[in-house]
Amino acid sequence: MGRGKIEIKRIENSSNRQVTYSKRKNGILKKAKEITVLCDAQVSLIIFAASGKMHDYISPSTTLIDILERYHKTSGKRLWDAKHENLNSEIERIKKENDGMQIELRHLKGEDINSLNYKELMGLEEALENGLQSIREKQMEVYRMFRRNDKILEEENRELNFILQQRVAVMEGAREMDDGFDQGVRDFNSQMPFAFRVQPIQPNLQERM
Amino acid sequence: MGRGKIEIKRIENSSNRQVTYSKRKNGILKKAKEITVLCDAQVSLIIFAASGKMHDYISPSTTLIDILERYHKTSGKRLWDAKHENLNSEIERIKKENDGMQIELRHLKGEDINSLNYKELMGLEEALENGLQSIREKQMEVYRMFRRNDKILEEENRELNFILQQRVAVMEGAREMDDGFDQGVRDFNSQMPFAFRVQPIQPNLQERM
DNA sequence: AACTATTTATAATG
DNA sequence: TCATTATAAATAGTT
Repeated sequence: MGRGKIEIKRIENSSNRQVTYSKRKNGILKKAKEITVLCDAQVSLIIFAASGKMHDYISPSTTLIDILERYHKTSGKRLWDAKHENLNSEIERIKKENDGMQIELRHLKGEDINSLNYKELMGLEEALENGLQSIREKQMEVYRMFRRNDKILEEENRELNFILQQRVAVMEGAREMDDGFDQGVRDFNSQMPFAFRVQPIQPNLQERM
Repeated sequence: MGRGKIEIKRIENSSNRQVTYSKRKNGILKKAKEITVLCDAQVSLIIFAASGKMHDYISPSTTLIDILERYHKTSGKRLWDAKHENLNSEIERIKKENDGMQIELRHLKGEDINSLNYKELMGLEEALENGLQSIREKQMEVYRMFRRNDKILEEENRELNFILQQRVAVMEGAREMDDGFDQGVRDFNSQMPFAFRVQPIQPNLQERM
């Protein structure tokens, strides 16, 4: 249907091919619409040009999903089902893992242990004892950290008290000839060695409490 | 394109409609094949007749799945994604649950506890102690069951020995006039009270060991 | 993008 | 349902 008959084979001339694509694409879309209306058919037509451009027509009485569902039922061919099944089996797998852990957790908490035999009970006991030991070691460690920190703070306190007393003594002596207390306090920090200034030591410690 | 022009509207005559469907279906399928070959296009065409009969054409250089994937990317329209997203979010949910339990398990086993604060350590300790107590109570229970069973068995043994001795004595006395030992042994069970016959007591017990 | 000669599709008919 | 055919529609090549 044109000035000359053409063979149905790839059109080598690129621009001819593109023009023909455009014309025929319109033609086929029109046909799809027509058969939909004329014959109560339901059509899903998706066309990709070599360029990647897409055109589609879905009969308005339906949806692509619906057509695909029917396609799937009718043809028996799998479409998205492969993915679907993968996800489902993954869910199964994880759920099993989950159940296993849940049971283990319960057992460790001493629940649902009626079905366990003596050997299993012994294993559990050992696991619990090990856990308890680790926990207590950790607690000990934290406790020691506290104590160490306390000591350091006490030491600091002592030093600060000492320096403060010194300052007070100096100020008492200087009160008669100077303009008072304020100046002295303002200078307090700048004259103190850095290590003794009041600031949190091991600042992360309290976050763990 | 026919003997007469027709309006594009539903063909009311059912058999005409069916005939037209058949003809146009063939026409559109042919067109789809042609554009595929002529223009390097990729076509997915699915047609459902009102009767439910399906016809389809997918360009041989591709698959329906591939086309749908590209359709999805290009159009942004969701297809099967809704279902997939549900499954995916379920997977996410379960995985999170999983991770939480995994951490709890590790903690109970005394692993990865560096990040815990003192309060959490105390909580863990308590949980472990409770678990340990339950386990030990259970062990005790099993132990008592053993002992009880042992006692019963011992008692039985004693009874059996007693009866056996009696039998032996009777047989010794009867040896002269009777035809021997065999008969006596064969009667052994039938003459013994049911409660003392040799059979497993608390038959489930050994399954638990 | 429009035109048109020609092919192709198909509506009506047998 | 099938084949035929007159005609509408599509489109290849052209401008």
